[in-house]
Amino acid sequence: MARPPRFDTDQLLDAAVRLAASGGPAAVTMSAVAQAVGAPSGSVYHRFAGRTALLAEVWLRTVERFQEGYFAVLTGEPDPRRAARAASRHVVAWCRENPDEAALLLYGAADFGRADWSDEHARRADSGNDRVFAALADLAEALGAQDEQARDRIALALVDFPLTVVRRHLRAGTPLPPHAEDLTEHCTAALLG
Amino acid sequence: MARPPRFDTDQLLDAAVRLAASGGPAAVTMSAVAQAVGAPSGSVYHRFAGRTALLAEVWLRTVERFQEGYFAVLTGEPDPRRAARAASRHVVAWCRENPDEAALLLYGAADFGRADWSDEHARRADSGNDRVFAALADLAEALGAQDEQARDRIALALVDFPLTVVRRHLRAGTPLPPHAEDLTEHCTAALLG
DNA sequence: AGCGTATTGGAGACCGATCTCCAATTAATT
DNA sequence: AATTAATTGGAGATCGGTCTCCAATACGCT
Repeated sequence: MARPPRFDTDQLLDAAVRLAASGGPAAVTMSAVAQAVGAPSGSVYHRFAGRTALLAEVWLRTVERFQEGYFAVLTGEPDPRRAARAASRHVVAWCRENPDEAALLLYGAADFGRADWSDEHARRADSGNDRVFAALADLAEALGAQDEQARDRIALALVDFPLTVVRRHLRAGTPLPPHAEDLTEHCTAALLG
Repeated sequence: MARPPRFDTDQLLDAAVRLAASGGPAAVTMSAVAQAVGAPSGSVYHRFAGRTALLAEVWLRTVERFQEGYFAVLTGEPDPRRAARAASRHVVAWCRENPDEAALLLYGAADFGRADWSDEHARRADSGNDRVFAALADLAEALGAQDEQARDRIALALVDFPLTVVRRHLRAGTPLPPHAEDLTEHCTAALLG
């Protein structure tokens, strides 16, 4: 009962991802997104309440896509040491397959204006993080982590370190070398001791 | 032979650092800096050719301050393993003492508009990086690193990993815990094998 | 065929940031 | 005291981005 949309939400978000990947969050403006898909700015405002909402959605879609696979790897393997290695490999592999979205992941929610997000958007961010954090805590327990320092170390080994390997190459502008997964897995194992 | 300046360069850069630390590079605008020190915008333009130059200077001053101490630690200790541990500790300690500047360090030159910098600014950035990179290469050799993968691992252990520990806490908004230096040194040692 | 509705497509108001310009100010020099 | 030079302290032009508004459009439904 209505005119068919010419520009759907995902198409606009895809453009936003490309813009953010090449120019950072600051490059994600309503006009830039509109221009990138060849739409008038009015159409962008039809999908997103404002720039704040667009930034929130582009960040959340990216993080949720990443977390989906990451969570599956984390919980899909009963042996905790193998799960840990698989998780750290997965981070690098996902970034290799999704270089633009990976570039987003290296920023933080704060860079995408989290302070101004609606409650709904903030809630979505929290719930995704909580789920991964819980899985990580289970794994930490299975690995015998006792104190906070040991848990910190596990989070570093399974999330932050792999992202750092990716960051290094993305910043340098070079593609991820073939051995990046091996290097990361190796280092993760070393960090777990 | 002239009216004495009321606002000197470092004072303006200090304000720029605070702005960048709390709101990212995007928050560093000419007017925001002027307002932060109580100066009219004209005075800011008297010191910096434009926003591009201001961003370059704020980034370069920060990185050069960091690199100065880092380079000293890297080259001041003859035993390579001890030098490596000291370097990784130093990164965390420096960030603890300079939290605002540390927040800048977690971004990249690209976020401070490196693509638009003057040749002079770009040269300064390269020369600082080259110096540290050379010291790091010497250390890698002393540690017996053979292939590229081993060198990557050393750079990760001595620079990227410590910064990641800092990033984790800065992003979470929590202060660096007392054991951060120990944790980092431990992990660096583990990464070096 | 005609109605209702969701979307398009674009014009333009508004706002904040960059940058220019220049008279006024202040201090060292002559 | 007069001169000169560097800086201040703004006023305002200009540009780009956000956001509003509405007529035109195209489809499903009756």
